[in-house]
Amino acid sequence: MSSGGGGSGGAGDHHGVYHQHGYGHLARADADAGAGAEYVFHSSNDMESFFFNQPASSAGVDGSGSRAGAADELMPPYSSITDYLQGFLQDPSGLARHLDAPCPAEDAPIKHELSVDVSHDSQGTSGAPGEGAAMLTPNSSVSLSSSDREGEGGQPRRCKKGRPNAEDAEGDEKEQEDGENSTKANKSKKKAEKRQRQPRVAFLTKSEVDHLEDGYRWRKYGQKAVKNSPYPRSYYRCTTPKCGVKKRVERSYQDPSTVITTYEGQHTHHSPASLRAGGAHLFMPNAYGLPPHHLMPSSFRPDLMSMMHPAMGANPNMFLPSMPPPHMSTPSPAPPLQQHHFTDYALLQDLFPSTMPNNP
DNA sequence: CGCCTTTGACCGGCGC
DNA sequence: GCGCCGGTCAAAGGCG
Repeated sequence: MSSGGGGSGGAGDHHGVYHQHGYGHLARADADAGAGAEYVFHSSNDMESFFFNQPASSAGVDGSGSRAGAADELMPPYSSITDYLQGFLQDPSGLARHLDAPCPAEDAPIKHELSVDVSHDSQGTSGAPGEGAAMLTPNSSVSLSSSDREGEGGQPRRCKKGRPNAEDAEGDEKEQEDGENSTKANKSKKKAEKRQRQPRVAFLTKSEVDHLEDGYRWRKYGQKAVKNSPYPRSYYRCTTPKCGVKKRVERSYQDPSTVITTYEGQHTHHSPASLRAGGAHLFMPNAYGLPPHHLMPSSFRPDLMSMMHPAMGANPNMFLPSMPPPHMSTPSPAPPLQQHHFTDYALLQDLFPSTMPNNP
């Protein structure tokens, strides 16, 4: 069973990252846009993060996990939310472009939130289409965040005892070092190298389920208790050979209803779900786009998107799960809801010209 | 039988 | 140098 992380809750957040983060400055906050259009942007050296606020939706997706079903009926431009993120991972500047997007006036009750925190490292060049994805349930809220250097250890920390295989894919760099040894020179070199990490994207998802279906198959390879948190953190690796994508799932201890899923790396293959849904054409590698219906609430509101950049210094690897985003704390009445479904492609393209593929 | 989770040990980085 | 901590390994067990 298990599909996911098992019953126990997910994982807690890890203080290590958390306390080091902080909301930086707001570059912009158009509360007056009437509609609660908010773009809160924070920037830091290594990462960018921003929030997408989404209204409650009626998504016609069956949140239960029946991802196959949903995927089968929809033909989104991206097979998964991470596909969507792929673009950011490859070109974070895209986030900035979002800031210029016009904000529709109407607003909606912010119920779903999607925050994204993106940054990437020198290595995110894989160019592979596909990406980890998070299957959202209709009523869940999501946030993403990514960083290029995971502050603490995200991954290639190189502690592997040695294991040939799939990981090699991502481990090529590790290979070089493992070579041996260990001279100090090498050490410093390693240090430099270890800094280069795969792009990471973290989602904050309101969900009771810890391990969200995202269309890819994952194998849990570890679980650790998180300090200062009653919830453990689970480590997953994509089961596809040669695909070194990993993800961590943990539950925020401050907001147990929030699950933090951090994806690391880029899939070198298409998600099984997307293939089922229609094939590779669903992917639009190298282009930005919005998450597909089955991954996002049907009433996605680009206009509610807000961006933020935690001015986190040393640990940009994660979005602060437990801290309420700026826009969330601002007491503002929920404006009338204007539904912008993903199917409103023209609108999306209009709003995010640089991120939307030409046509679905 | 194959795939996946569980779990304790191990490793390396980092701060004190 | 030491201890803490995050991340990973790998054996064992469970499940379909």
